[in-house]
Amino acid sequence: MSNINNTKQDFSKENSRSRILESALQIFSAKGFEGASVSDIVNQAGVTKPTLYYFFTNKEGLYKAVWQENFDSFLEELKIASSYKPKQEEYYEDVYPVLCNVVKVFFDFAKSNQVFFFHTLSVFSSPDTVACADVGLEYYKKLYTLLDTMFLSMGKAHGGIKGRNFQLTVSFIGMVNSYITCWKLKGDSLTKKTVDSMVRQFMHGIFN
Amino acid sequence: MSNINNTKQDFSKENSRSRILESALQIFSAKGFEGASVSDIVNQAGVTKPTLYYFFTNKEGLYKAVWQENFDSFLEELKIASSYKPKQEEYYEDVYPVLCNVVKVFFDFAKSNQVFFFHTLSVFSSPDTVACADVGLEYYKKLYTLLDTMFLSMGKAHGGIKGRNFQLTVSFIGMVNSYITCWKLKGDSLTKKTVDSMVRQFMHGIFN
DNA sequence: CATTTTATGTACCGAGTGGTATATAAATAA
DNA sequence: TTATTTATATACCACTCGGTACATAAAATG
Repeated sequence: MSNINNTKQDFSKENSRSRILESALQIFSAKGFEGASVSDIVNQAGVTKPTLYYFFTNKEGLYKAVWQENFDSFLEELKIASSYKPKQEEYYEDVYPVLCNVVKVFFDFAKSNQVFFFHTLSVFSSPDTVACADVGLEYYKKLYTLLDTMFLSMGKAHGGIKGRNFQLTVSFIGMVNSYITCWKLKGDSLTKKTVDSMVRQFMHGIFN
Repeated sequence: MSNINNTKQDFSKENSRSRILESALQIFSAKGFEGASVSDIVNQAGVTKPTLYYFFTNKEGLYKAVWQENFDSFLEELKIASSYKPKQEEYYEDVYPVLCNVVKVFFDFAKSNQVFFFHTLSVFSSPDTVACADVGLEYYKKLYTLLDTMFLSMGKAHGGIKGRNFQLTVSFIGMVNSYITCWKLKGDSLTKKTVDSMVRQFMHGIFN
């Protein structure tokens, strides 16, 4: 069937499903799982409830799908960025560039998925008594494991790091998230320079 | 009126009000503002809804009261701990002990108000489109201002810090919260030694 | 004592919630 | 063409939500 006007409107096969996912992403992120209503989501997507329940088993299923759709690619990029090959003789080829890569992936993710990113932060701090917090917590475990592995392999080359991988993982993630929060609050930029400044502070403290 | 059995049961004046506040603290923290239901709160408190609405204007008013009741004292202690008098000639009397004091106040607050503490973290990361997030955000502004003032006065004595107070505020808070999260996840201890280790990492980086 | 204020329970409300029974249109397969 | 699968709408359900009208008990006040 010919598509005469080439506007955004495209009623091809998977269209309802993806429009629902897009609305869900926005509304879940903005209002939280409990604050978001299924009716709002279907209205914004321009469909009706049975359509939503045809594609997703229930509200929780939709929420899970949103995480999968938006967080998996982030983890994938992080996996690549965090692979470490020791080159101790050259500072700028060892720990430093790997951390920069990782920070960059975080910054890019936060920039292109801003609302969802802060939703994930919020979920991560929630106790597991909050409805559906377990969904996000599952993904955060993966993220932690990834960076923990990275610091573990760094520890094999650097005595100062060895054995402290988990602590470093946690404080690293904490600092990155702080920088991103700072950017949100002040409208600061998240440039290459910011990446560098963050990694330096993480590695050498506040007096550098 | 004589109180024959000296159990916890105490139906004196302000008792209903404070029991409601206690239940509200627990349930809001555990389920979030939207996830918490007024019915649950009154049931746990052993009162009925009109009693709750007699003391608090509405759900939001109750939520505000919970923050005021539990966060104000934290800010008060932080104000004291964060006051800085430069003694540059002696490392252990300058920036270092002040940061330790501040971290200790954070740790103590997190330990004695665990569930609520993580609720505050969660709220802080939420977008302001989340119901009642503004309540918590108001308090976080105060917290930021407090530490920002501290780093500002530190900057007057230390060139390496000068002009970066906001960035340091944000990353400091981020790191403290990370350590506390780490403690929650792993059951790590939050001892005097942990305080010291955190401050050192913040000041001198990861290789210390 | 009488009156007012403070505090609390019964019983209920309208609105909105997540979710579905059912019918049917459109596309695909036979 | 017919049968079947896929996708969507109408209309509804039971239930929970935050909140309240009203009566009244208890305490303080005169």
